[in-house]
Parts: sequence; structure tokens; C-alpha cells
Amino acid sequence: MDNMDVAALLEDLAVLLELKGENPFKTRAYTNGARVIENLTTPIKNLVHEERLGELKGFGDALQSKVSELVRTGSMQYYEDLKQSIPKGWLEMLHLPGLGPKKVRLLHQELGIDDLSALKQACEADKVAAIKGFGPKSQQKILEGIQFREQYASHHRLDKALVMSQSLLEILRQWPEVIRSSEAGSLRRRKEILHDIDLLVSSRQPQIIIDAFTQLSSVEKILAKGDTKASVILQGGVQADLRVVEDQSFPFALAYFTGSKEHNIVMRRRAIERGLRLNEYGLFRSQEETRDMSLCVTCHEEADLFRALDLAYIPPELREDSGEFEAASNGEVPRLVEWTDMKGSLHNHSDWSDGRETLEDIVQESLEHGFEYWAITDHSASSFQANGLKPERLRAQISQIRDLNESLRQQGTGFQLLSGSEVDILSDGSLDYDDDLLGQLDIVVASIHQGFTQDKEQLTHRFIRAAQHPHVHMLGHLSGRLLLEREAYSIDHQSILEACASTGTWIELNANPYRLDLDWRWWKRARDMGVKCVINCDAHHRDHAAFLRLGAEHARKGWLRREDILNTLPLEDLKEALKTKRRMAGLLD
DNA sequence: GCCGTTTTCGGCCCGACTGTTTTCAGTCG
Repeated sequence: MDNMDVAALLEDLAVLLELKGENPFKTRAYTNGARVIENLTTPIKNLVHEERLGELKGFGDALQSKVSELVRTGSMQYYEDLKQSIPKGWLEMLHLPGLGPKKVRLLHQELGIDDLSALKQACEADKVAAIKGFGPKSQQKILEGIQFREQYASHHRLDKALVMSQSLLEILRQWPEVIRSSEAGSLRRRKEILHDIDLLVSSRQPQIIIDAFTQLSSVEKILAKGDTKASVILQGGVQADLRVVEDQSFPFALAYFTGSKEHNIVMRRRAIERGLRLNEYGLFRSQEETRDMSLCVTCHEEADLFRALDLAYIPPELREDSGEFEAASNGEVPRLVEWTDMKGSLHNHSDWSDGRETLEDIVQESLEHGFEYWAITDHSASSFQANGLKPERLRAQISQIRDLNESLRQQGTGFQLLSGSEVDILSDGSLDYDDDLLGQLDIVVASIHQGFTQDKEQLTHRFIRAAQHPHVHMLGHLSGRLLLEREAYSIDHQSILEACASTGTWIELNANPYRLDLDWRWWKRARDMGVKCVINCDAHHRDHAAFLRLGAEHARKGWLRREDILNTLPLEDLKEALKTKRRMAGLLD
């Protein structure tokens, strides 16, 4: 049971407590505990065995004994009892708009409703509207919520949300009443999965903005509409929230609506500690509620707000209450990688396996993007479903790439194709090509494409064996997750990271928007262990070069700097880095 | 459930919006 498992269980526990109607601060204690463990750089089991859980912030007697029990025995009685006592359907009901823990429990008490289908029936039979505290509108809203869930997903991938938010912002920016505008919320924090799109604008005429926004042709349904705030469902089923504030309040509102919720709580606490009061309108020199801007600390930009709270500027991606406050108060906020630092991608496909373009097309595309290098790493023979290359075809490809590079050199482009393979890690952890052939490649990415059903121990062993191989430069899409489609397979991340750290094996950050794998939650720890990152497009199509930007943003969320990422290196330095592991194994001079 | 250089008990971030009430609770972010 690793840190992420423990954190996830505490998170579940908090939701159950909420449904139970427990004291919200008790609930928060468990949520906080989850966050602390998620951000721990040491394995939780070490702390348990050394009896040092009490050193963690927010860990009193209860959390210490419960987490200790969980780590030692693999389960927690308190959690199991709680889960037993709460019907499974309550969790689904909680996700409906307008239903919180109190109303879910009320539905159970009054009508014995414990799941969505019973709730739907009760609404259709007009029974819900009769409950005290509900009414016809609540009943209608619940019914629509259930229908919406049947029709659309409630969560969306970042890439899809980015496209929609960009086009909305372009529209908003054309309106003369709009002064400043920005994306906000989890989108601005670049979470990989989003519930909705948050937008913020400043204006002297909020009403005009709200009216125009709710009348956009892309709006399918208006969920809420007030003087300064509106929520809509866009075509395609994505929810978008717009908030309008006065321009003076814009930096405060931007910080506030960017969140995260946990980050904001700490920001407010810092304000209180300084005798100030922070909300979306300002940072006020008053403990009382006020909108009097003459009492507001002057801030033109978000950075001014952080400064007023004795903090360095915290990039939005880091605002998860995951160590950013400690870093920002000690002047240790890392200078995060920029997507423009990227020099190329080291894991990509061509029409030799399952990619779309020829090598010549790929060269042309790379030159247009201004990349310094681009690796061709087609599938190996065992991935026959992807037209994987048998050894003789790979040899032919190596030779063709050599010829292409020669003509590129004569043209003086400075660009180079690198020859490689995304070689399958077979069921026993061995590789799909022999060492002689692997040794002829510039780049070897080792990935798993079959045998997902093996248990955690076997899968972990496969990756570790691959990492120990002297010709393997990096492990590809480690967790195998496909966002909103396929769960990650079960692996022991910590052991794999340790194997990579000790062998000098890099780990890929696969920038395909379905993958974003390895996940940002692991990168800070990986970095601290000395594991280097490679941001790869895993391109199968010319459009996929754009993933590099998404990948760099995900890396930022994982606290990575330019120097943590191999493919920010210029070509010659990269070539040297590619030799290190082979040198260590005595395969090169 | 946690925490304390005002506190070992009484706090714990803050405001908009909705729907159901008649002054506000619940939800949401």
C-alpha cells in the first residue's frame, strides 16, 4: 500500500463522513491528512514503522492510529464499518447538482431512497417535491441532473476543455465592456480531468456581460444566472461558469477562482494572521466584512497579492496546497519548465508501424516546428496489432534514417532524426529485441503493451527488469492509464522509481492527453529521488507534436524544472546523456 | 479531528446563488 493508496482511502473516508453528517471540521481533518500523505516524499510505511506519523502536520492521535492500522494490516476497521453503514448509491446521488449530504440523507429518511433509479422513480411520481425543504423546482432539477448524467459525462479531459475555453475567451475579449479576462479554476491549474470551465472577467457593466454570455449560441442550457455570475451547459455537455468583478478586484478574484479550495484556505489563514481579510473582492485592512476599496491593500496583479502575504509568486499549476506555501515563503519556488524549452520528442511513431506519416513527412513537420531532433520509436515485433517491426525491418529503418540524416546534414539544417524503438517489455520482463540490435539504436523506450492482467508484483518486476537493462533509456507510459477510459494497472511506483534512480533510467511523461502518464502527483518525488523526466508526444500523427505543450504544462504541475527534463537539452548534450547508461555498463569507452 | 506566544476549549475561510420560506439553510466552488 503506497502513499497514493492511503491518501485515496482517506479521501473516500472524508466523503463518507460528510454523508454521515459528521462535523465538517472532522471531515476536513481527514481530507487534510490525505493531502499531507499525497505530498510526502518518503514512503508512508517507513514513517509508520519508525512511529513518526505524529510529526506530520494535522496528525493527532486518531489519524496516527488509523493510518498506522491501515498501513500495517492493509485495512482500517473504522473505514470498513463506515462503508458498510452507508448505501453505495448515496455517493452517486451526492454528485447530482443541488444534492449535498443533508439532502441525500433527507431523501433516505423520508422516502427510503438509496440509489439513482429509486430517486428517479420518486421524482417522476411527484413524491420528492412534497418533502419539506424540497419543492417542484428541486425535483425538476434532480430529474434533469439524472437525465444529464445518462446523456453526458460529468468529467472532461483537459485538452477538450482547453479548446472550448480558448474559443469562449476569444469571444469575451471582443466585447467592449470586458476589461480583463482569464481562465480560472482547475483548468488554469491544468488538472488533467475537469468538472467544468471557469472564466473570469472584469467589467463596469456585469449585467451586460452575463446577459450576453448566457445568450451565446454555444450555450445549451442555463443552470444559474445572477447579477455577477452565471453557469451554463455548453453544447457537448461541458459546464462553464463565468464570474464578473470590478477591475480593481480582478487580481483577488483571479487568485480566488483559480483555487484550489485547499490553497485558498491557507491564503485566507495567512491574511487573518496578518490582521487582514481576504475574499474575491480584495485584501482588506479590517476584520469586519467590507467592500470598501479604500481599506483594500493595493494589488494590480496576482503577484502583488502573494507579496502582500509575504509569499513569492506561486504559479497556478502548483496551487494544490502541496508544499507551495513552504517553498514560496522560503524563496524556493522552482523556476518551472516552459514549453518553449522543449527541443523535440523522444518517443514517436511513423508509418513503419502504426503512425500516419512517412519519415520524410515527419522531418518536414519537425523543421517547421523548429525542433532540434525527433526520435522515431516504432513498435517492436510483439506488438503485431500495431504492425510492430521485425528485426530485419528495424535494421532497414535504421539505415534509411541514417541516409535521411546525411542529406539533412548536407542541407545544413542542424536538425536530426534519432533512430529508436518503443520495445515491448515481454511477460517475463525481457525485451522484444536482442542486445545487439538494441545497441544499434539511439533511443530505447521500454513499454508494456500486453499482459496487463498480471498482478502488481509481476508487473512491477517487469518494469524493474527493464530499468536494469543497460540499453533501456527510459520507461514509457508507466501506469498505462487512459483518462476517463481505462484505469491504471496496479504497480509499485516507489520500487520502480528506486530502480530507475539507481540505474540512471529515465521515465517518460507521455504527453498524449489521454495518458499524461506518469502523473504529476509522482513527479516531485521522482525528481527528489534523482529520476529524470522525458516529455514525449508518442506522436502517431502530425498534429500530435502539439502535445509537447500539454506535456510541459503537466510537468510544471509536477514541479519540474528545465534541468529535470532531458529533451530540453540541445542535440549534442542529449547525445552525450544517451550514452551515460551504456558507459556505466562498460558497453562504451 | 486538530490545535494553541491571546486559548487545553472553542474555534476552525468566505461569499453567491437557489429554492423554499417569511429570515434562511443548503449547496457550490
